Amino acid sequence: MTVTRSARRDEIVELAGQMFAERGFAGTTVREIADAAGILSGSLYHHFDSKEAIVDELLSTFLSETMASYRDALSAAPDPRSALRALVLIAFRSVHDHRAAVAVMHQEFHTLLQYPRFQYLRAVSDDAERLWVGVLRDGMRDESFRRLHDPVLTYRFIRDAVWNTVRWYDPDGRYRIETIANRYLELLLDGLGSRQ
Amino acid sequence: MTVTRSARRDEIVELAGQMFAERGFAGTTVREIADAAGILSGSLYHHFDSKEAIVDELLSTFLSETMASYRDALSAAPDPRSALRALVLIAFRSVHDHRAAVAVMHQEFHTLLQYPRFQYLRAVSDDAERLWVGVLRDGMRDESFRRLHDPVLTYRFIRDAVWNTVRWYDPDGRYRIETIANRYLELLLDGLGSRQ
DNA sequence: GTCTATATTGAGATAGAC
DNA sequence: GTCTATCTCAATATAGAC
Repeated sequence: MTVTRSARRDEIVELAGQMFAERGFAGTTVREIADAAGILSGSLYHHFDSKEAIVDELLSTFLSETMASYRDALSAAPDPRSALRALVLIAFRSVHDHRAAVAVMHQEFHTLLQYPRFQYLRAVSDDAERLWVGVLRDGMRDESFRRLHDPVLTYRFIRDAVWNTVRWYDPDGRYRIETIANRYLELLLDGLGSRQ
Repeated sequence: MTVTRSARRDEIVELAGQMFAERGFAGTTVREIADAAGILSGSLYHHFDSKEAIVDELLSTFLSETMASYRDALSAAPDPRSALRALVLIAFRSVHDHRAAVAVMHQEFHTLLQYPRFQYLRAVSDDAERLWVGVLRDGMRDESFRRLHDPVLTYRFIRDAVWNTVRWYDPDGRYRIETIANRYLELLLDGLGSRQ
């Protein structure tokens, strides 16, 4: 986490992130990353200790920024409904603004967890779960939301639907991210409708 | 698709599927698969032409079975609400019954699409989308469901939430798959509740 | 900060004996 | 149907010159 910042580093992380998102972490070679950056593979090791260090920087940066946004939003929200809406909007926003990081986190989470180095991913993921579930519980308590049978399950359904949009969302496509976010909020809050 | 069936083949596909689900397709070696099957890596090639052929068989078998279940359910369902419920239950059932195939499909879909050999994944995925979206449209038409702004978006939210459960569902954990399915249906049909 | 050159390891796959 | 033996290639990573 205590890394030396440089424009070149950030550039490489960005390029590598796009490739990881597209072909997977294991499916991307350091040579390809170096090619994209216009240098030879050996030169990459001047900037990073290893391929893992690159994905590590991509994810840790993204996760700390996202958690910070979550916490800011929570302290500004007047009630659980606003808080939930804010969290959902932040998440969709990062699908747009940090596509590669979201895609890699989403796609490589499980396989990266095998390595000790990436145990912090689990920790952050658990933190996020606690934060969202807290909002759902608050909303049940003050009756903004129906009594849910299980806020943990509800959170996971939300999380999975939101983050997965990164796999089909196209910044140049016909759905703007705000449109997607609003449609999702409508579905989440009102449901499909339960009339017989 | 026209493959010679044998118990040994099926066994290898099953073992390999578990490993692909756990470590990813690119992260699993043919040697590891052979080890798990109790043979040497060279011997694997008596059964399969390549590593890709193994994942191909895993996915194509799973997908044709799933699509068949979907179609059976649709022809048996008396109305759109029943049809939607049936589709959701089939999907959650396969998260339980075909964990590895669901996980691999979910996790490797995007990267496999790079290869011509796996273009059929896109085709099946599109078929499934048409089928689900048809049910949503039917339900809007007969007013079983609220008029949705976009049934395609709604379908994708559903699909992503349902298939992603494979990443955290534990067959020996505290949530039974039927419990998860029913909680999801409640959320989908009724929403969180939109009271101020 | 990048290059040249290369060490080292492990990957997918093949041929032919048993 | 499996093993022995091995080919071939590509992967991550390193050392030291420029």
